[in-house]
Amino acid sequence: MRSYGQYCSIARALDVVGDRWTLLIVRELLLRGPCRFTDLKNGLPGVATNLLSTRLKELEDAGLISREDAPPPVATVLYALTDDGLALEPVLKALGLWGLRFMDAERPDDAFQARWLAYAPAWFATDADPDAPPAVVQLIASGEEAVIEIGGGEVRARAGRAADPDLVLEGPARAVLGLLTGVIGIDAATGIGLTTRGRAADVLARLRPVG
Amino acid sequence: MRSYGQYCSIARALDVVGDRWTLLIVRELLLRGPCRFTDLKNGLPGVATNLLSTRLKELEDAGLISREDAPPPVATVLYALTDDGLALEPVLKALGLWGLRFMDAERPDDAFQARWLAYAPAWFATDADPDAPPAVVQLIASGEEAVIEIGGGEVRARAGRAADPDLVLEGPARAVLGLLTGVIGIDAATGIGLTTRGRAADVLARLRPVG
DNA sequence: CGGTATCCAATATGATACTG
DNA sequence: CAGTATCATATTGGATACCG
Repeated sequence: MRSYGQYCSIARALDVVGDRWTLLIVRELLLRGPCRFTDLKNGLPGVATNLLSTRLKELEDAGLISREDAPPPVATVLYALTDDGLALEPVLKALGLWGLRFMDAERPDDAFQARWLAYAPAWFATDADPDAPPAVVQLIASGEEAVIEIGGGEVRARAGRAADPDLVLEGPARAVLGLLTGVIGIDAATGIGLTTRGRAADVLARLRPVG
Repeated sequence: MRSYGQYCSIARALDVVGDRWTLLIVRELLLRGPCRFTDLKNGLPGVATNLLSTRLKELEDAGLISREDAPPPVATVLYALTDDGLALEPVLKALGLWGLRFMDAERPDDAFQARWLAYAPAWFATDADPDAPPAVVQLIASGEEAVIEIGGGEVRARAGRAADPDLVLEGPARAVLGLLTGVIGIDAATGIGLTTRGRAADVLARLRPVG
């Protein structure tokens, strides 16, 4: 990307991460941790391999990521965020929080991944009742599965299945994510296809959307 | 910009504001308030008029800005941020804070404006001694002038001159801004050309960089 | 002042093939 | 698997001219 040529920290930041795909690559590295080229490609549906390759070089030159030779079992290169790259987390959080307002439009051919299901509640909701015992919620949205644990004032999340969840939320991504991030209420979520198994009222009352 | 086609709030946000120039247009509207096409053009050195025009239409379609007919004295269209547009302020703050790390490279042909001098201390520094009487600091960097007032726990800023400042900081933008945002110390700033008039130690001790 | 219109250059996309 | 390479096409951006 050509530089904006402005001595302003916002313009400077955009000189580095304003290119198409760049911030989404950082998102993947942030959500996955160090990972391989193919992992990144899978997490970025639609990106061309040559473009991904170019961007990774640019990010390395800018000092945002590093290439590490993985130890024997993997025996390949892992891309990882440096400290400067990790420092973008607040930017992605702010952007993602702002972007929630556009999540009501779920288009039929949108890609969707368990990882994106997981980060939303972890980043955009908190535990309003830190002293209550931890609660585990299984999320199933548009076929993708994630687990959140609410407890100690925080919400933690990961992709996958829980053995014995206190609550299961299942339905279209728009319903599950909308409910968890506070964009819509339980009635509206149910109206667009959410189903619950377990003590929904108790657990959901603890979730407080940030902002 | 073509959509990323991902049901993820970060990708959705970038679908709307990920285009080149878009966030800088929002920056200008945020720093200036409602303003005219020409004002935006002046605040965005390097932007082509057709591109600015296109972006303004896109931003209007996305609901981030509105076009208002200004009252008689001005008699033209004013562009203003809507609530959705104003809500981008945390994004720009996060991006600008992150971008400070690239401000040590000041290129000779960079554009620089008083407004960009003003927002940095206001956004990225706080008053560490809220109970002390307010202090007024005149900034002069690379020929651009701004005033900051430190008091009540906050730092406020505007472009222009102060009648009777407690301190005058003058020098290259890199020195003045670096000092105010905590990137460099007073000795380093002096070393690259900063001059001070007034009680520098007292006033600067009150400035605490955020983050 | 507030834009449109036009043209050229640069970049992105997408497909596919190829290599160690 | 982890890319690099190449090519065709589409879209975008930049510069400039122009106009009500």
